[in-house]
Amino acid sequence: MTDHERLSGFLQDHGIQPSAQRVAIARFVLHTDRHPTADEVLAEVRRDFPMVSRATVYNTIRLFMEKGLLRIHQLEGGVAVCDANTARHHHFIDEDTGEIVDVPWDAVDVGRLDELAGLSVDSWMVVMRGRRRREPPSRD
Amino acid sequence: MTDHERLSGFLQDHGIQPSAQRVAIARFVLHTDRHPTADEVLAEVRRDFPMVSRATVYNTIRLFMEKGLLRIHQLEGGVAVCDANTARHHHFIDEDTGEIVDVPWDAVDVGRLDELAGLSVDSWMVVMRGRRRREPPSRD
DNA sequence: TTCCAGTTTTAGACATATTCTAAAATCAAA
DNA sequence: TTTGATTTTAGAATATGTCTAAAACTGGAA
Repeated sequence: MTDHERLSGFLQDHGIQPSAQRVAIARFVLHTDRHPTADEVLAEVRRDFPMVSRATVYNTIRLFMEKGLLRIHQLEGGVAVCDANTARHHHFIDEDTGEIVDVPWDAVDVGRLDELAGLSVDSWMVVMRGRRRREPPSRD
Repeated sequence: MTDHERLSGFLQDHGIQPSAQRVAIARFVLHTDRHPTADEVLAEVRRDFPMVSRATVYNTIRLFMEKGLLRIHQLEGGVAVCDANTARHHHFIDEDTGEIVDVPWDAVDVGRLDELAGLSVDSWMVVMRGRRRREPPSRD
């Protein structure tokens, strides 16, 4: 079973009619943790599929979001980014590079959210800002 | 001492040369908790000061931010909003109305942020989504 | 006061991100 | 096949925000 067939089946299982463009877009956007913008998705998909249009990328990203395959976040600089990690998690933004990093749900303790007078909280996320630590020089 | 004089002095104290436009913008944007967008600031300021230009509003909001009088957040729908609450706090977004509500820093417990491998966290904020609770009918 | 240099404001051009539109291409089912 | 619905497309339209260059204004020096 080819990669293409597997992805086609996956899209169908989520109520999405597969097409060559949708599979090409899914192949990238559903398997990256780089939080790409729509234009980054377009650029990446065009490497293998040069004829895909910008409108199709926007349409497909929205379709994937409506079907629950990804989320769209507005965290930085007026640009929407795709996040194929649909499990609950937090986000860290590197203020030097703009890079967005997923932070596991259990890595942070959040408490007392139910006691907010007048607000009924359905979901939440911690947005952290800072800098990625330089890796200590490896010793191999 | 007029309101205008008081605001002029406040701006000067923060290294900002006062002007009629800057005072008019400050009067609104530094005293609201409505998290207005730039265009909402423009509309509001024009009610009293019809000649103010869009460019001046954008310039002034940026100036106020650089001088630490407000922050700019991108929380929803690709629009930047002004937040004159410069103390640490969290945000609640009403998913029905888009309304943004400040949540006091101490109303939420957040812990264990320092233990994130490879990430040096300088600041953080909890972003909550849900619905404002309907006020129970008052009994007066 | 009047002048001047620096600052502020302005309209409109530009840039960027996203959505819309209407026509062409493609597809699935009969 | 044909057909009718779906998908894709280029480009127009919209929205938010920045830039530019000229005009207006300001505070101090003369």
